[in-house]
Amino acid sequence: MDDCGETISDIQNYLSSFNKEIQQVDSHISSGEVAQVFIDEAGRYYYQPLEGAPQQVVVVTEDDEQDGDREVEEHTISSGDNSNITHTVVISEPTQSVSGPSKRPVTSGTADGSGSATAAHRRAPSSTKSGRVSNEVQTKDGEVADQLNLCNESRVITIKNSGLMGADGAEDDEALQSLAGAIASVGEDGLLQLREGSASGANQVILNTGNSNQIVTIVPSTTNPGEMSYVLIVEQNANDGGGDKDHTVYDFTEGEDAFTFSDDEEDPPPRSGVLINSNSGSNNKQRSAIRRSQSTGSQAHMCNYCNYTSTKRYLLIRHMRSHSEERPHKCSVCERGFKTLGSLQNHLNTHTGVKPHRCKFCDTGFTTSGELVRHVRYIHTQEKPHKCPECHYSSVELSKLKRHMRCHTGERPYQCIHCTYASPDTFKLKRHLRIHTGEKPYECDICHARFTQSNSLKAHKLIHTGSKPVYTCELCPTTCGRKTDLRIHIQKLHTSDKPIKCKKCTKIFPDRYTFKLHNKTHDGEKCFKCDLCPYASTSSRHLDSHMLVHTEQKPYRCEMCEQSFRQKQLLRRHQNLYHNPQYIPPAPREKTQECPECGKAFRHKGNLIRHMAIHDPDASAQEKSQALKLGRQKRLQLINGQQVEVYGAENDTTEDEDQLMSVEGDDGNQYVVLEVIQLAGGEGHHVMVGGEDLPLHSDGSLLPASPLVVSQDDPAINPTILGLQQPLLPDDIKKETKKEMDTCFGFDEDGDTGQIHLQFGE
DNA sequence: TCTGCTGGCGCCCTCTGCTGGTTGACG
DNA sequence: ACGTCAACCAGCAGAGGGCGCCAGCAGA
Ligand SMILES: [Zn+2]
Ligand SMILES: [Zn+2]
Ligand SMILES: [Zn+2]
Ligand SMILES: [Zn+2]
Ligand SMILES: [Zn+2]
Repeated sequence: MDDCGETISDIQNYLSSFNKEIQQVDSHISSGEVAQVFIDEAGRYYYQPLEGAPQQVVVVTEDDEQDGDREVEEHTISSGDNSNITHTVVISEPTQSVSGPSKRPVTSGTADGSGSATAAHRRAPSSTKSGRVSNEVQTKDGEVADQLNLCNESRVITIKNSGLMGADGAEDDEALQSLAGAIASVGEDGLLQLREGSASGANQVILNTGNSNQIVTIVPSTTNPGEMSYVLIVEQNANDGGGDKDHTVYDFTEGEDAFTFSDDEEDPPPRSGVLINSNSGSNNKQRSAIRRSQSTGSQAHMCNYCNYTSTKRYLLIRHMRSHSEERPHKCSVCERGFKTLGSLQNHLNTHTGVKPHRCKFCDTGFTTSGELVRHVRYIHTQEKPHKCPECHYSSVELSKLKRHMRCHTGERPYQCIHCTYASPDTFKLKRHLRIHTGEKPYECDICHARFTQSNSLKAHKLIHTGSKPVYTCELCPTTCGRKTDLRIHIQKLHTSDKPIKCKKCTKIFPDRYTFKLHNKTHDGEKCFKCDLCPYASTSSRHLDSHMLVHTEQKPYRCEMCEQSFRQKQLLRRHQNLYHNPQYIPPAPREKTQECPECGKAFRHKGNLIRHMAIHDPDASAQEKSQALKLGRQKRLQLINGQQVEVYGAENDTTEDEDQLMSVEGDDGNQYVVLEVIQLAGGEGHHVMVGGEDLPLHSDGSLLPASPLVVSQDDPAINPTILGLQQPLLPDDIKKETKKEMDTCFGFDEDGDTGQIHLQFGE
């Protein structure tokens, strides 16, 4: 078999075809390993490295002859991208110790295979460099706990170890905080469960439950009554025949007749998976998690749970307490236990409120000196020792730098269970979760509106206080209540990809703001001119409507009689008059508009203004009036494709408000004038006749270019056309503009549903 | 064994900025 | 009446600051 490049599944397949014992030897890596080894009811080991690094797996074939003679094969698991795959190897139970009498499997002989490799599959965390993640693996993974459903106290119990021989320094240090030793507990029901914690030191109880030399150290749980913690402590083997590999070896602190491993047969190193066996054997041996560097002989004492190394054995022993969950120092107030007296004292201070460390700058008190130092750095000196290598960020605390680095790496370890959002830190995930739970912790004390974020409430409260900040645009007088809105304002009004051209005069402007400013100078100008006739309007919409005349479109169709109209309001008026029996036209209003010159009264201001022209000494006003008068008599009509000038009867209605302004069609009927527009160039006027827009010469005649198309059978128009028998109803006519002259024909002020407007000059 | 110091983890906060819906003015 | 526009506003995520609390190291 190849000794390199195999995948885990290769090895698994291979192993499944034999009854093999497998041991993990990690000769290539000396750091960053986290693994789990556990065993099922059938006595099968499951080895699960949690980090994808090149690993050598030693396969020891079953010793059928029971003579201790085994075949050994090595398999190197390819590194590749296996950081994201699950490394689960089924290890068949050895029947003998690899070297010597021990390592007898603890199986009760029930090789029913209930704990299959598949069942043992677990997804390795994407990053085992995070102590937090690893911690979750060991404490929160119900799947593993289920698989460890051992109902016999004499089971092999091997759960976890962490040994982060930090090549990566700080990150591994972080992991060390969490990966503290082997962890398991057995409840009263005999179920083995993963549980956070570890044990070592003098208080541990040695339990030899197996017939092998594997020892389980039991630490009675003080926090979970009815459960016991089983912790194996492995010591480095001094007899390891290292060969040319830098293997971890194990010492035995008690007894050495068992658990002697060759290079190729050694147990999974504690740092990558602690193996614990317990059965009814007679070899009670404690394997401490202390190993000694082979190369340095007895000089260096290394912790097997972490990368701690010391030349002094007592220091290492003291260090080992850090892997214990013992908390001998109890708080008298809250019963909580602490590992050290100092921790207890600090904790007691939190009860008593004693804060011995005072800031010399601001006199703030702190429980510990470290808090004080940190406070001074944050508040007073701004000393930030931790620099980001990729940007200018620096921080007081290393953890802040680590958090910051995630914005460079994009790492988002905290996945929302409800959606795809993943957060770079716990706070943001917690805050995000509120949108799923509906929790809104922040309430406005004035209006009791609730918000998910404190700052949303803060922003909201400004609308009550009236003390809104004002952000003034530097480029115009606009003010905004929020900076972000000012930014949008600037983006929309003061930035433009390309210059903006005024459609009315073709001038060019750099942004929308200056364009709009300029556009106001066109106010009142009839800049929108018809290409086909002299019609002009202040509004492009009016021009669009006008263009229907040329295209002969009537988009508004009555569903009840299938008449069509060019304007919506004409359709509505038609429907009121002909299809709405309930329609009641309002009563005519009083004549309140009185001429100061002659005292004549009018109902509409526009008519008064028009009347005033006769008192105007200015000849032009007179001329205008005269031109209109003439225009009303002279009009053009298209009949069978020929333009025909039509001269209607003299019918001056200017002084008679009771009659609508009208022109006489070629049929002799009177056409009501709905709109009269003076062209911008002064070359003429338009009249709107029954919704038709008719250009007028300055003398009042209809322009030849403008075909007069008046639908005589248009019921919307005929009532007014036919001798004005049914005058336009005020409700049908809307005043659209406030301009005085808009009302000069008296269609203003009445109703609000029509759009017909009459314009005459400006 | 004590003690001071260092440092990590977790929690909560603020500031910031983007996004999209709403609203009122306007043409 | 209707569409457009721009300011208003809530919602929500990114980033960082500050601190409580505790473990662990190392020297005395
Ligand atoms: Zn201070
Ligand atoms: Zn950075
Ligand atoms: Zn979510
Ligand atoms: Zn409020
Ligand atoms: Zn212009």
